[in-house]
Amino acid sequence: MEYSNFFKSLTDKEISYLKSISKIKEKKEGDIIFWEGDDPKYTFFLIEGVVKIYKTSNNGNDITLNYILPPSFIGEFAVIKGMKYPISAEMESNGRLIVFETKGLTKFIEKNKNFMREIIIYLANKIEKNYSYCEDLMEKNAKKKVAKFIKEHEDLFFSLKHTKIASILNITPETLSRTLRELKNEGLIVERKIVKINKNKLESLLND
Amino acid sequence: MEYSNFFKSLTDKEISYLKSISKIKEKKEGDIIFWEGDDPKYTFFLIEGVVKIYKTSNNGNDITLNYILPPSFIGEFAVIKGMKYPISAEMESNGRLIVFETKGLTKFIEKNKNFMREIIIYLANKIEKNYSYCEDLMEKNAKKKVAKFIKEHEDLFFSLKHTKIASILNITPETLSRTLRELKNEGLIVERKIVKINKNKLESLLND
DNA sequence: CGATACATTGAACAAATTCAAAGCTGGTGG
DNA sequence: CCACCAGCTTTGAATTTGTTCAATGTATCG
Repeated sequence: MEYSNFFKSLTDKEISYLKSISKIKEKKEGDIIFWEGDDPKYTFFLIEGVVKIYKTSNNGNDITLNYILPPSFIGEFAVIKGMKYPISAEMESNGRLIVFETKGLTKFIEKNKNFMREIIIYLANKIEKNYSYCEDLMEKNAKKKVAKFIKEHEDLFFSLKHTKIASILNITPETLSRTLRELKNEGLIVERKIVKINKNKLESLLND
Repeated sequence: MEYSNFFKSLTDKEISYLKSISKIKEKKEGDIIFWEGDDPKYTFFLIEGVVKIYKTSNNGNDITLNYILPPSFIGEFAVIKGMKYPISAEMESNGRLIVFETKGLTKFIEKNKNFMREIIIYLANKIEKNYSYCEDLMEKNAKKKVAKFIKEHEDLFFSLKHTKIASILNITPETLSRTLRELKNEGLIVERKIVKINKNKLESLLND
């Protein structure tokens, strides 16, 4: 809610300018934020929920390229480059966005050196996150892939549907299901009434 | 060679400052640019050749996270964040780098708004490239993966060794070899004395 | 002429996908 | 309150695809 939590280098006056060129919007699972090909007239900043970035291939299959967790801009690179979004973005869960008018935002960045610095660091962070996401993608072993996801995103593991998790991991729901069964059989995940996680065993699987 | 080709927003004076805090270095295939864990005392800018970004997993296997083509910084995000490099970088071919003293460079960026703007756009570009690289990673079908690589990097396809290409694509050399044979059999690649590419068929494979 | 590094091939194997079917679960309407 | 439907999840069997490992080819460079 509080813009100042996300944009730390800004003065009250600057924050209130940002508020004047933006709105907070509630979104539901499945809502589209933008489609591939849209003009970046608006710039989106995720403050709550999970967003999937994807491309639709020629045969109609969606390929998940990334998923975004708050706080984060969505598709900021297209905004900066002034190009149409080359990707689509969809809510994977309910959530909230700040929707900026791109024109006002870019004008603001242009004028404000502190904010430029903040943006540079923000972009560097994003690049780092993308590398670590790539690292996860490169893992071909489904068991490790799932274990990693649970370790890094315990909250999402419990809140997202299995189909969504599978899509994030680029595996089939069937594989996810079978993998979870294995993890349970091996005691990496304990299922009572409630599913629990055995962090030690998880850790040691990832360390071999 | 000419710094002004890479850093377009800068004046002659600024360029000569950059020259004063950097050196151009020749590199050979296999040379390490930095290791995971190194301090980013120097900042590297690739002007010729191909660089592989990778992590070494606990069991000793290298996982290629990205490959970098000139002109581009290498591991700039760690420099900006002031963290140790979380990845390693290695030359996949002979090439040339500009090696900056990080301190001088960051001081310069800090002072120069035009350059900050240039850096922001540069970082946005990098993020975009990383997405498209992810898209390639996501392709699980080796035939399409190789076809895409040939289409997008015809030059690299002819200049890099097959082991290097395989490592970039995260497949085994054996799979690459078999895949190329298939592509030849199917006429997507024509081999006379010289290997040629049938762009139409390549294109239509990617379009299904 | 080796020698060394790179490339290809074959066979066995491992792992995920596909497709079809069956199980669950939560919500709706009678 | 029960019956039924829709959406998700799980299971099984067959199949596909890439990997592994070992062996054989091939080329280039002293």
